[in-house]
Parts: sequence; C-alpha cells; structure tokens
Amino acid sequence: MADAPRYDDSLTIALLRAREAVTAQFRDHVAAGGMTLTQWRVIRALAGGTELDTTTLAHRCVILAPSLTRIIKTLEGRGLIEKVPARDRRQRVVRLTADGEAMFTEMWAVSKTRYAAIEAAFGRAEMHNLVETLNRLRAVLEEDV
Amino acid sequence: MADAPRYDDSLTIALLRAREAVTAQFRDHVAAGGMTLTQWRVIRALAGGTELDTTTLAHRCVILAPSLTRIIKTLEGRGLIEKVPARDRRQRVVRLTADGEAMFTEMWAVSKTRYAAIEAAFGRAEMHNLVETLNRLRAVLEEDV
DNA sequence: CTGATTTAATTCACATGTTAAGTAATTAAG
DNA sequence: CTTAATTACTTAACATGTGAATTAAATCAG
Repeated sequence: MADAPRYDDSLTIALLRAREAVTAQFRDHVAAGGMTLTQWRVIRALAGGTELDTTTLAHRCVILAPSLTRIIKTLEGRGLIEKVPARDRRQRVVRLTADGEAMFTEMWAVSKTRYAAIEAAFGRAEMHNLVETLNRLRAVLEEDV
Repeated sequence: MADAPRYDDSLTIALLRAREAVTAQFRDHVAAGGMTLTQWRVIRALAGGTELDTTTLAHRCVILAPSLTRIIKTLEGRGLIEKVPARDRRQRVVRLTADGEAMFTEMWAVSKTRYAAIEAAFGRAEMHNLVETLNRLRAVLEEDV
C-alpha cells in the first residue's frame, strides 16, 4: 500500500501544478480585459477572421461542447463573436465581430509579451522541447497503452 | 497580429491536452469506484493514516479551498473520511476512516497498474525527466518572470 | 486584559468540467 | 420516398474552479 510514488513525483500532480503556474502568468491580464482564460482561448482561436464550427473550435481550444455552448452565448451577448450561416444547418459556425478582433489585437500584444518572458526565464529550447514532449506523451497515450 | 504561435505549439494548450490524455487513463476506473478524479486525489493524499489540515491538503492535491470544503463534506457524508480534533480550532484536520482506507487499497491496486502502463508506453526515463522538467518550469515561474 | 490584526475555513456567486439525455438536421437503408 | 440511424449541438444536473466577502479563532499591540 505504501508504494505510492511521492506525491510531487506524480505525473498528474506535476501537470496540474505546471499548468497552474503557467496560467497564473496570464490570468490577471486576461481578467483585466473582463474575460476568463477559457474565453480567451476561444477569442484567440478565431482571431484573424477565422470561421469555425463548434466541434472544431471545441477541439482546438480543449473545451467540452457543453462549456463551449455557454461561452458562445456569453461572448455573443457581449458582441465579441457572431454566428455565420452554415450549409449544414446542424452546425453553429462563429467568427469574431469587429469588436472581437479589436479586443484580440489589444490583448494579444500583452499576452505575447508574457509568453516571451516565460520563454526567456525557462529557456527557449527547453520550452520547445517541453511542448514537443507533452505532445508526444499525448500521442502515445491516445494510441495504445 | 498573425504572429501567434501555431496553436498546437502553445505551452498552455500542450499542458491542457497532455493532462487530458493522462487523466483519461484513470477516469473510468475512478468513476467505477463512484468517485471523481479530484476526490481520488484527496483520498490518496490521506492514505496510510495521514492526518492533514485543509490548507495542507488543498496544497498537496492542487485543489482550491472552496472546492475542498465541498469535497470534504461529500466524502465525510459517504463515510470515507472523518474529522480529527485539532489544537488550533480554526483548522479542520481530517483523515481516512477504515472504509476510506479500504477504498484506497482496493482502488490503488488498479491505479498503480495504469500508472505502470503509462510508464511502459512512454518510457520510464522519459517520464521521470518530464516530471522533473515540469517541476523546474513551475519553480522558475514562481520565482521571477 | 482589550481591541486591532491576522489566519483558517466557509459561504456566495458565477464560470467551467463532466456525463447523460434530448433535439433538430442530415444521411443511409429499403 | 419514408423510416431508421447518425451527426452536431443543446440542455440538464451536479462537481469543481475562481475570486470576493464572511465568520470564527488565534495572535499582537498597547
């Protein structure tokens, strides 16, 4: 029973803590824009005139469908995104409004700076390597195991 | 504006996806025990007769205090944990009940196997290195930046 | 010892995660 | 062409994340 790895050595805990530490670098700035980090991922995914249906958007932003439904409702209510008519009427395709694009441009400037600061502190090569490792881990787990 | 890193290269997204992939390896098993992954972290942190106050427990499990308050209420209601009188009466110290320890022992057997499978698939050294890198990233971010 | 401050939890309000069930539109089977 | 199956999304219900306000107990200043 006592052969549990030390808690700090647990992969799940390490992932949780690392994510917490990284998001903490952006939370205040994003909150200052009256937005949550999750909402910001949606805005960012749509930046530059990109039109996406809910399924694709959910996958890219790593948000479950029910959450995205609510987020779209919220952001549409704030006038940051708008619906686009789709051929397949089951789909909900959305894009940023002019206000949404403006919001992105303004916030991205700062966000980019924060990201660069993290790269500088941790090391550009280290960071790129970490992202690659994380993606490889995911690929392995999604195949077999 | 268009100098956003490709979405898949984003550290935050990579962390989200990797965590999703890892937790997916445990979710079904933990759910089969009528428990959520978050609740399981609490059980695990208390396993082996460990007594902890809410603050320490929240920190180890990476759970915010308000969430932990609710979880303790739930697990106490199920008879898996119990309160322990504390010197400082502001604190809430808890430990597993006999049922809680039994639950842990039973579930840990399977959980350990899943963890080993991940290690085998991804590579023991790779995995250890990843955890070390994640903890180092966290240490860097919590210092300066 | 008394009042101000700090600390540990809880509560509140709202956003999101998570699973299951439901709805509408499309596609496939016959 | 009509019905069954599938697909895309929504809704519902509950658990957790998150920040702010609140309560109770301990500590500190004078």
